[in-house]
Amino acid sequence: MRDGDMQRAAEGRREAAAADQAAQADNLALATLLLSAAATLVDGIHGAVMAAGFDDLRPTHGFAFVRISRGDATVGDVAEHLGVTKQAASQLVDELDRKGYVTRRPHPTDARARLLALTPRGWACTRAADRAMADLMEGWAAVLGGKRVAALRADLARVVPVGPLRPAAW
Amino acid sequence: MRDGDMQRAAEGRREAAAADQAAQADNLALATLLLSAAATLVDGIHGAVMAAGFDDLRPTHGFAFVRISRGDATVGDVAEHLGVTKQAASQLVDELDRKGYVTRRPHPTDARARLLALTPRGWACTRAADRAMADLMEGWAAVLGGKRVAALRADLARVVPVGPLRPAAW
DNA sequence: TCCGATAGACAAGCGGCTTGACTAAATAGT
DNA sequence: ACTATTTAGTCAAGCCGCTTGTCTATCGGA
Repeated sequence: MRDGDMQRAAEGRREAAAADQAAQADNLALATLLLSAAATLVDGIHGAVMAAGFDDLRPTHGFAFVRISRGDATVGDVAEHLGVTKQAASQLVDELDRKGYVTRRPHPTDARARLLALTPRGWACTRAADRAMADLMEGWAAVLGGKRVAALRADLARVVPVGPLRPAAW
Repeated sequence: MRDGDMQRAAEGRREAAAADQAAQADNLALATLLLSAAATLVDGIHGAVMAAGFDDLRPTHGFAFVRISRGDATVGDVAEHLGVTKQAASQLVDELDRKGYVTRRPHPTDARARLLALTPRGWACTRAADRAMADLMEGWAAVLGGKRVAALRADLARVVPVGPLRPAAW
């Protein structure tokens, strides 16, 4: 191999390494942004909900509301939705019951199960959370435009498997 | 007000309500996707790292690596980076030290502080994580194309404040 | 040269989740 | 129809990672 070839090969390796490093930095940046985006959403909504007077709840409770508000939810459904054990979901629902956000009614066809439903207070809290989320997204749309926000949603939907809306304990 | 006006007004309200509901569903979908995207990243990288033999670590440790690998990090820096107390960071670093991922050397100019650095094992783990992240992103690019992935990153950067890369305890 | 501020570690406590064990009710098997 | 297995849910105990509280050693400014 001639010297020129070796030089070009070494230069190629340097360029490839530099490109790798740049790509890696981009990847880390995107990962960080996604983490921060999720945290921003959760914190923003939770803060607004607390400011609205529902200050005895944590974000996890809100995740549970998402499932319970859909109707026909049992404790087991909530557990699956959150990606936690039934025991954890049971405690969570018990707490929501004690605090007046959720009621447990007998299941019409299964005497073992209990059907969960939001109380008026639970619905009020849900509306506050929805408002906060809408406000946040309006802010995003004001910066990016509705079209790019929609593109964001569509692109993510293509690459992200929709799993449980869990408390994210990591 | 004539009857026709009232009818039109009522119809307008119905349409507005329907639009609100659709917008709200879109917002919830985007929020869910962002949460799932973050979880997918964290779980994917963590799983790959564990599979690579570093099975005594949790995602939080990886977040700490991000800061420590940058160099010139103290326990306090890690604490700020993770958004936890100095005590928590101290315990975390202590664990990483015991497990052979991090060393604590005396700070050159401040006898109170300790300068943190990754060991060879720590670097190997970091490389494994970087590889896993790159693989994940390659998968995304294969579906969306590199251009849209870049657009994703750019758009998020415009609306998301870069906060601490914290353990996300919610 | 003090004296408040800072870096870090030690100790105790707590909150939220897990595993384990149990009851009651539904479903399957024969 | 009767038993055996599965399933919904709760009670209890334990664990893990973080927090608050306290302390020492060191830094830096008046």
